[in-house]
Amino acid sequence: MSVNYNYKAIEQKWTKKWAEHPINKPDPNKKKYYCLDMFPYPSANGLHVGHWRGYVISDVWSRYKLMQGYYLIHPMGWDAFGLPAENYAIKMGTHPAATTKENIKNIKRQIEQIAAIYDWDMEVNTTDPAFYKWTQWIFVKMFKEGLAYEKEMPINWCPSCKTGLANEEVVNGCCDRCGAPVTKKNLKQWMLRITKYADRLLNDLDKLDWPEKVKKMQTEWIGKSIGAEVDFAVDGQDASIKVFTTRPDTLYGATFMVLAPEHALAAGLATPETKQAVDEYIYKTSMRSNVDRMQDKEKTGVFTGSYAINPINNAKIPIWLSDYVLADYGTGAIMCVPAHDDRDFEFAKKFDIPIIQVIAKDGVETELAEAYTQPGVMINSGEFNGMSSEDAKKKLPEMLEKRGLAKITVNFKLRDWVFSRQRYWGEPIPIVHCPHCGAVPLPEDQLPLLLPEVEKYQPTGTGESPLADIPEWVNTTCPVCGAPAKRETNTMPQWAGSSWYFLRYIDNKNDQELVSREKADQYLPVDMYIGGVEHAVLHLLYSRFYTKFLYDIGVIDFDEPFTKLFNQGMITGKNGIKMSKSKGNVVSPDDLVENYGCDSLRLYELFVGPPELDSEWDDRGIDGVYRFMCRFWKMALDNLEKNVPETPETLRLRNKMISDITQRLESFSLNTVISGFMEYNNKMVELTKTSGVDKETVMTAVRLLAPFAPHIAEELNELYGNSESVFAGGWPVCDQEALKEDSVKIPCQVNGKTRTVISIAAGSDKETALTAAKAALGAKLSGTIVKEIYVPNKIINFVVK
RNA sequence: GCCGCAGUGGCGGAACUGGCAGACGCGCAGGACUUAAAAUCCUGUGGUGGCAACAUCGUACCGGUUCGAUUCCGGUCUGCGGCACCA
Repeated sequence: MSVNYNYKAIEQKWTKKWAEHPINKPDPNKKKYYCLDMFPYPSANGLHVGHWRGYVISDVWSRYKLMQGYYLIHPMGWDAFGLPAENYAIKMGTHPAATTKENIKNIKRQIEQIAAIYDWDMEVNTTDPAFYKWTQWIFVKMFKEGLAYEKEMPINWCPSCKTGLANEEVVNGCCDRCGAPVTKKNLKQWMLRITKYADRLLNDLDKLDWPEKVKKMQTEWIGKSIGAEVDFAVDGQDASIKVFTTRPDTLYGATFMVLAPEHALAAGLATPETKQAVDEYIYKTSMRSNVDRMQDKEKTGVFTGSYAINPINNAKIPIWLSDYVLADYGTGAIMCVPAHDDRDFEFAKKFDIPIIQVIAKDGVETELAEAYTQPGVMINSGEFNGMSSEDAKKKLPEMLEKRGLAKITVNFKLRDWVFSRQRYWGEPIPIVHCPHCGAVPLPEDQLPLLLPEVEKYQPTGTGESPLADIPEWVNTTCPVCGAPAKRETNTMPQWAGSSWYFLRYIDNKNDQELVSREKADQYLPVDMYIGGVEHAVLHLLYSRFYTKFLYDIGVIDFDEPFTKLFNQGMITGKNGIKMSKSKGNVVSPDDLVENYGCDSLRLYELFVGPPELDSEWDDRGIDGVYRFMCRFWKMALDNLEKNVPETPETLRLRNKMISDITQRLESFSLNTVISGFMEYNNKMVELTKTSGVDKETVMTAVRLLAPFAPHIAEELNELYGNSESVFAGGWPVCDQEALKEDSVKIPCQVNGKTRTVISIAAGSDKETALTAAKAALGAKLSGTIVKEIYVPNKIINFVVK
């Protein structure tokens, strides 16, 4: 008998059945499991096979958890605000709201083809006023807690997107979105005080089950360093300059000081003789772009003409300006110890500044060809001579601190988050600027503040949002004093909604609260988060910050949003080239679903390579999994007809299969799960030709396959006479007893080379095994045996001379 | 420059704590079925030598530890990713 595997009919049938009888329902007796995908922004290009893979991975994991008896939370939504949606709408000459709606429709259709068990009742959309009401609410709360504040300062500006950017959005000096070089622009901005959470964001990484890579990226991004701030008086002026250093132990070796050209005191330090050169250098630096400055290898600088006094020994050291000192890190000024810092050494050599060694390997001063950056013994350091530099690192600042000359401090690379965008398609910032009361947040009962419908929403490029052009919207009254006032016209960045959306799914219709505390306690946090690594220091950092804030104000009772994180690799085109419309190498899942079926594509998405690595897509490989599906189908039907009893062989096969597949699935080795199915199917196909396979063993294979290929599994489950869904049947459990083998095959080696394989009783003692091996090897074992190695159930090796 | 990850047949990849390298699949070759083709099924498939059983080399490269190394250690090369004057 051979009935063809009609995937179309089967898949249609079960799509309908699942819609009528959901297989995942809330149940107070079940533990929850929250498996989350990074929600997509509804791009007009639709999904390609790479997006598909992420959703397949999370669906497989979800269905596995479902079969293990959890109540599953597996929602999906739309990250629909932001530049990509707006840029696309501008290009097409349409309104972002209209195109967004259109794109969501298309992508939702594509996502439904995956047959993932998303709970669409939980759907959220960041552009829905009922959703962004709460995005605004969080902002108001932050404002009231002093975490949102306004500041005028030079910020990263993308001239192409015509908007300010956060530090996290600048990659190698270019806009993360469009690749244009980023410039600086002085703008009054809304900022979020994420730096207040720097220590917690750093320390709490320890409790997360995340890839080390992502933790490391966040650690480096937060960039904590412990050191000291030391005051240097300016010689002959009533001023002092604070420097930050992580090497206070080298203080005696400071021979000059360098200020960032942007430093507030920079221009004032110039003498009549140096004024022209100093002004010129400051001006030149201000004109250079970040990219320029970063590519600079050769050090430049100018002497101000002024001197600073080293507080430890009253040495007079020259003050220079140089752009290798960053204005926005530390204090914007450094003390320079050329003997023990590579950059200072290079600078001192170039400008012929003295070099004083204060740490030496064995306490003996040597000629330095380069900076000595290792620890050692203090020299030329007054009372500290002879001390180890490690000790001096602690003692020296302590002594200075006592005298009021220094302060032990901590510095972070993390900067506060530039939170305003000069664009239309984002959440309006719910603030009113009143001439009497200043910046006033909208009362919570006036939220959401709706984004007005406008004709002209193109960015202006002037540093003002297009909303500034709508007087009837801008002009309002102050919520506090009632005087005429103006609305804030900037909008929030793309990341605002995505920083907390995962909290909203479980209570998405609540118009009283962001999320009810009861539901939050019951269903949160996220147990497994699946998505690409590209958000390591953006979305994943911002979400942690928001979660900690909402924890602090009592909205939720946990302070880390994502317990476990899995980063899936990218699917690329040929030669590892990223799929993109412009490269013309985008593979759409639509045709593949049509021609091979959803189940086959699901399997192939996983079979193509290890889920955590990038994989090149090759259409041809899908034939292989399709053939497997047909063979599996036929094998199952043949054995249904045969209806043979279980044998010791099939019993062991069944349990080995359960053990193997479960182990591989648990370790997220999904590509080898699929090859495992193929291996076991090949064995069952062979058995089918002879004694046959009992129904329980075939059904076990069907259950194991269910999370991967849900349609065919449901159909076979039904054909095998089960009236309940295969997902209600539970995950098969391995009987360890049945795994035990009576005999094992052991390779016999001579000098490490396998010469034959013997079959002996499992767990044989050494003598029995070696005797059997010697007999089997016969003449192949010649010479004097020097050593005999026997690893039970593994290997036998004779070393001969 | 610093820090990660990776390098295995024609290709994608497998090998759990060191124990038969190349599972599984693609592709290719030969065969069966067919008037023929497609589909399907069977057989073979790392290199070299041999009719063969078998031998020998082989996991980027050089060296080390070990009875035994794709796996551990040291060094080199290549590719990818992150950070990049952070004082």
